Amino acid sequence: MPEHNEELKRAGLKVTLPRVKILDILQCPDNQHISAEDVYKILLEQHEEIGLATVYRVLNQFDDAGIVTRHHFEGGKSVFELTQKAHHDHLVCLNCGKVVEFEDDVIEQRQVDIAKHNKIKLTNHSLYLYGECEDEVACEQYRLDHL
Amino acid sequence: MPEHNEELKRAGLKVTLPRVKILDILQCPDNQHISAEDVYKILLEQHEEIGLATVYRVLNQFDDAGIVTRHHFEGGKSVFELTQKAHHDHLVCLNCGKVVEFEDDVIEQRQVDIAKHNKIKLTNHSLYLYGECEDEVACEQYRLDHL
DNA sequence: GAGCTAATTGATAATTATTTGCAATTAGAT
DNA sequence: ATCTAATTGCAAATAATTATCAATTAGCTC
Ligand SMILES: [Mn+2]
Ligand SMILES: [Mn+2]
Ligand SMILES: [Zn+2]
Ligand SMILES: [Zn+2]
Repeated sequence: MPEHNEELKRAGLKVTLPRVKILDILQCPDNQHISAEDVYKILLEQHEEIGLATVYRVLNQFDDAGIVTRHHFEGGKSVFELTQKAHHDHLVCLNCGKVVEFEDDVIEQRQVDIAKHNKIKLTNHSLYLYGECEDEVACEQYRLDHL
Repeated sequence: MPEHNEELKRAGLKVTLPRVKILDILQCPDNQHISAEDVYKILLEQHEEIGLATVYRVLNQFDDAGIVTRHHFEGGKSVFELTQKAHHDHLVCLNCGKVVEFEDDVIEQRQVDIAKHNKIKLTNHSLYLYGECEDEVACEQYRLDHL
C-alpha cells in the first residue's frame, strides 16, 4: 500500500518483504548514512529472518536504481542513504561518527569549472570533510561503544 | 646514501631494502597514486623478493610517518602517493584511470567556513572529481587491460 | 484461484583487500 | 664483534562484499 511499493515497481523490482523492511529502516531518521552490516543488525533486532547477503544484494539494487546513494566515508565500509531530491556533501565527526549534510553552490560551481578546465566530462564527485564536533557526550559514548 | 635514507631515519624507521625499493617505486612519475598490490607487482617485475605483507606494512608505516598520503578512489582499494609539499585534490577518469591533480583555494576556504559554521574542528578532507577524459586511446587501452 | 516462470532469497562458499602471528633475519647501537 | 629490538616472509586470520545454487515466491496468464 505505502508509496514504497511505487518506488520499487518503478525500478522494476518486485515488492518483497526484505526490500520493504530495508526501505523502512533507511526511512528512519536515526538510520541515515547506514552500513549494510548495521541494516542487518537492525533487522535482527526486529526479528526479521533476512540474510546478510540479501541486505547487500538489495542495497546494490537500490543503488543501481538510484533509490539509495552510496558513500565511502573513512572506515572501509560503504554507507547508504535514501537518495535526496538535492545533492549534498558531508561533514563527518571522527570521534562520534555524527554526519552533517551541507550544500555549497560555490564549491559545486568550482568543481564544474575545474573539470572543464581539465577537459574532463564530470560525472560525479565525492567530498567529505572530517573533523571533531563539540558534542562531548556523543563523542565519548561513541568511543565506548566502539572499543 | 640517497636522501631516501634521511627521510626514513627522520621517521625512526630503519633503512632496509624493502623500504628503499618501495620509495624508489613511489618516486617514479609513472607510479603516482599506486595501490599496494601494484607496488608489489612492480617489485616482482624487478625480481625483488619482497612479500606483499611487507608492502602493506611499509606503506602503512609511511602513511603514519606522513611520508605517503593514502587516498580512497572509487574501486575499493587504497592508493598511495608520496606526500607533496602542497595539499591538492584529484580528478579521476573513470574510463582510463588517469589522475589529474589540482588545487583550488576557493574550495579550500569554503571548506573551512563550512566546518566552522557547523562547529566542527576540521582535521582533513577528501575531494575526488570523477569523469571521463578525452584521451580515447588511453581510455580504450585501459578497458582492454582491465577486462 | 490455479498454474507458470523468472525473480528473489537464504545459507554457504568464495573473493578481495588488508592485517596478524610467529619464527627467522638484520640494522644499527654498544 | 656482540646484542637486541625492529623487520621480514610466509601462512593463517579478518573484514567487507560477492557468487553459487537449490528452494521459495511475486506477479502475470488463464
Ligand atoms: Mn547525506
Ligand atoms: Mn596526488
Ligand atoms: Zn563528535
Ligand atoms: Zn580517460
